[in-house]
Amino acid sequence: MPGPPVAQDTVSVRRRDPARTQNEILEVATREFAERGYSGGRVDEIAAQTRTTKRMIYYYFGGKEGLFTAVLQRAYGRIRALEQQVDVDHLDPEAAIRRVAELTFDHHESHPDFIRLVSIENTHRAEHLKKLDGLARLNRPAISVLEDILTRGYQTGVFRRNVDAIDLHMLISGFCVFRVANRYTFQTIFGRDMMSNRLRRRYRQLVGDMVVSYLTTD
Amino acid sequence: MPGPPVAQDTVSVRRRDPARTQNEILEVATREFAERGYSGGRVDEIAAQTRTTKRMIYYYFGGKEGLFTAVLQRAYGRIRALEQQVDVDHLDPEAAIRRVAELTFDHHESHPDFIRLVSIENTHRAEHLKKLDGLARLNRPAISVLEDILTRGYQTGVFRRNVDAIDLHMLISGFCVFRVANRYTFQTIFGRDMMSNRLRRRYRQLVGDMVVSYLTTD
Amino acid sequence: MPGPPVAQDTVSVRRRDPARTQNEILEVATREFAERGYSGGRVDEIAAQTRTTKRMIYYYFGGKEGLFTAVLQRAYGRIRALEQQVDVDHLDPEAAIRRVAELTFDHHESHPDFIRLVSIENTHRAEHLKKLDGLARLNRPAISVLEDILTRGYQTGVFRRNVDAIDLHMLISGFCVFRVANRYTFQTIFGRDMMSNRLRRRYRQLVGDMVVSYLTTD
Amino acid sequence: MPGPPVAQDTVSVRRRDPARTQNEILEVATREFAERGYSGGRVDEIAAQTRTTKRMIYYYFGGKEGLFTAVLQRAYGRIRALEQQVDVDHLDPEAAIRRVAELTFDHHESHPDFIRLVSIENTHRAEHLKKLDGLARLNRPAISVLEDILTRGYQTGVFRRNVDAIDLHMLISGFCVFRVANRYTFQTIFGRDMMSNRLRRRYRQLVGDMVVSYLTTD
DNA sequence: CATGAATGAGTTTTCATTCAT
DNA sequence: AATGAATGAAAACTCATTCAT
Repeated sequence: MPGPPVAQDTVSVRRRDPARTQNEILEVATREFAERGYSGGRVDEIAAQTRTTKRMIYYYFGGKEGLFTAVLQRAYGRIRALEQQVDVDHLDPEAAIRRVAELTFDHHESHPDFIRLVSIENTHRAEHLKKLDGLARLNRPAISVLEDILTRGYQTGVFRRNVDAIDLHMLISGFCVFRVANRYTFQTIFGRDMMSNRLRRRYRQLVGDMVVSYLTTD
Repeated sequence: MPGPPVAQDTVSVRRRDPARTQNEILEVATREFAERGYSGGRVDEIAAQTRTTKRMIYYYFGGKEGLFTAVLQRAYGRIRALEQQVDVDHLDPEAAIRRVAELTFDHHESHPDFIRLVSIENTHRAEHLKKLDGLARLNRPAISVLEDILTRGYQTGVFRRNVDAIDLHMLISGFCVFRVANRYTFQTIFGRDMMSNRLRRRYRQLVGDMVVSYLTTD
Repeated sequence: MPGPPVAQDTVSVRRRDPARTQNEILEVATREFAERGYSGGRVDEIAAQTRTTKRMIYYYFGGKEGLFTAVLQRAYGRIRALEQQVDVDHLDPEAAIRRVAELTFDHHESHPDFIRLVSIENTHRAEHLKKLDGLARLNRPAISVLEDILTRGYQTGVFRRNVDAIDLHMLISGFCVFRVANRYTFQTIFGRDMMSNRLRRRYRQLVGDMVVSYLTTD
Repeated sequence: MPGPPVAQDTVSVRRRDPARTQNEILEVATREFAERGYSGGRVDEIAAQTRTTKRMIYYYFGGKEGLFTAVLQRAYGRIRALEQQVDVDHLDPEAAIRRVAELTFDHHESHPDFIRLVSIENTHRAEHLKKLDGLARLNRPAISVLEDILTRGYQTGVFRRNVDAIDLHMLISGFCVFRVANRYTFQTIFGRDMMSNRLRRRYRQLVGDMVVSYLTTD
């Protein structure tokens, strides 16, 4: 692990790179807050897991609240970037909506920390997220993707039920988020781990079936 | 402090009624923890809103953790009592499942504190709920109600898709819980309050439609 | 566990025997205080290990301090009773003093709780023991036994050094008490357990040798 | 303590001198714990007697237990330093062992707080001391000094009894520690203050006589 | 005599934040 | 830009003791 020449490198990298320092803090803070919640998260603990000191947290983020807000901003920014990559124009409406459902499913599957942060922020009535108008308040691209699909579906006649795009988003997210966010109490009560490997394929299929059934029925 | 005759009753009950004391503590604690989370909840604050003192919280519940666990136990006990009152045997399968969806919807609608506690407990990976095997680990009656409906639906042929009762429960709960639990971030991002009075009827209809569509499609 | 006839017996023994109740409290309290010290001992803990309740401790002993004092009184009373049984008149002075040393050794060996209480009480500058004039302040019989032996030893000429009986008591007790009382720090520092079975005989011999050497030398 | 110009020094040193801060805490804590025991000692009280705050105790020592452990470490470190200064090589074996006995006597005489701490720690079964392997578990130098003296004594023939160095240490310490540690109960029972000025010389002589008698007898 | 409930005052511990360098 | 030291306010928890029945 050590080795003479690397040491110097470590030192040179360690200092004077504000963006890097901030990023490291955010990374650690994301883990800490996702793990223990906003109230349960410890500034000391975050600082201890960083190469910098506590003072830097205050220097860059103003305090615990600013740090948590920045963590949320970063987390939402990342999923937004992912959403923008969704491309289902080449698929027919039914395949497209199924694809969106599965992508949502996959995304929540692979970002449990994000879901945890969202749960936590809801516990706080979104008081931190509300401050982030620039990024977050913009209508999320996910909705316009859904609108496109719906429009196409009605045109081709495969979708027979008139559905609002945001409601459709609720339907998909509701299932996918519930599976991740309520995993632990659900398992405790029903003895079933909704996130188990064994069941993943089944639930991925289910969410697509559910939304297609809903849209194609009247 | 007292008043002539009624006061006496109040005073005499005021002390030496352990069940009442415990219940009062639990009531206040439920509000506090639902509002501020486990870490954010304050034992002092709970005690202050009670006729007893902080000491009694430790006397009866051992500490903050024991109190939170007792709050969960009580909360789960209550919904279970409600669930047991569901009677849909007289309805045809489609009407029955729609009724269950609507009752679930109504229940989450009217118990946001319970949903908050569940979110919070999931944040803690259900570590407190796990200790409550007696009550909570029992298979919830909701599932057998669903099983009955499914069986009847297959027999009459209205339900064409083969669905697991627990999965069906996920489908219903996912939507209803999402609407309550993620209300705040959802509103911040999409500008829509899923819990608004204006939309309640629409979503109550939606959850029934969704589940019926799903079950009656193949 | 239940069983009709036994229950009655348990009940009848459990109640209405003040001396027995007090004794039970003292027994438990002795263990608790010897184990955790006066400050570290818990009234709650003592009550919990008793068939009676905390209230009885206050009823019979007035409080924690009174209880501790009573524990000391009982403990000192017991060793005094033991001391009074020492009979070395039939032994020649050297054998007699060796016998007293060995009896002291044996006594401390078999009453570590008493030694612990004495250490604890010294930590408190004997403030509780001081209140017990009746029993404790009386010159302890151990001294007169020693005086007799010394007198005989000088008469027969075997004891050549003029020694005060209390000093002689110090010499014997110093060694025997140290071995029990300082066992733990001694073992931690020197790696030797002065109380081990292996070494008991050796130290029992040593204390006799030491005191005889001292008395027979000039 | 100092003179004029130093005053400024006192002020400037007041802050940002961790070693000094820690030392001051340890000094006060030593008094408090020696006086009232571990359970009886109060963190608040210690902080109040310091220029710093209670918070610093937790900052530097982690908690009450860490502080007590640090107090023990410091106390043992000090006596060890003293022991290492003992130089009896120039004295003949008998004079040397008498000198060691007297130095031990003097040391315990002048460090009653240390003896109290040791008693207290034994009450706790040395649980704190055990954690301090580095310093404490090393064989104490006192033993090698004794071994040297014994070896010389056997060579010159003045010591006729074969004695283990650690046992010899027990003999000396037993008497010296007993005199300090059991002073209060001893005085209460026998009416004699073993620590009185009047008797100091006598007991200092006695411990030397005792050990010499023992070693020179067979 | 007996007992579960209750309590005030303390006691340890924690935490976000700021200071001096 | 960075850092170890420092801190006040608050939070959890404890304990001997008393009360009402």
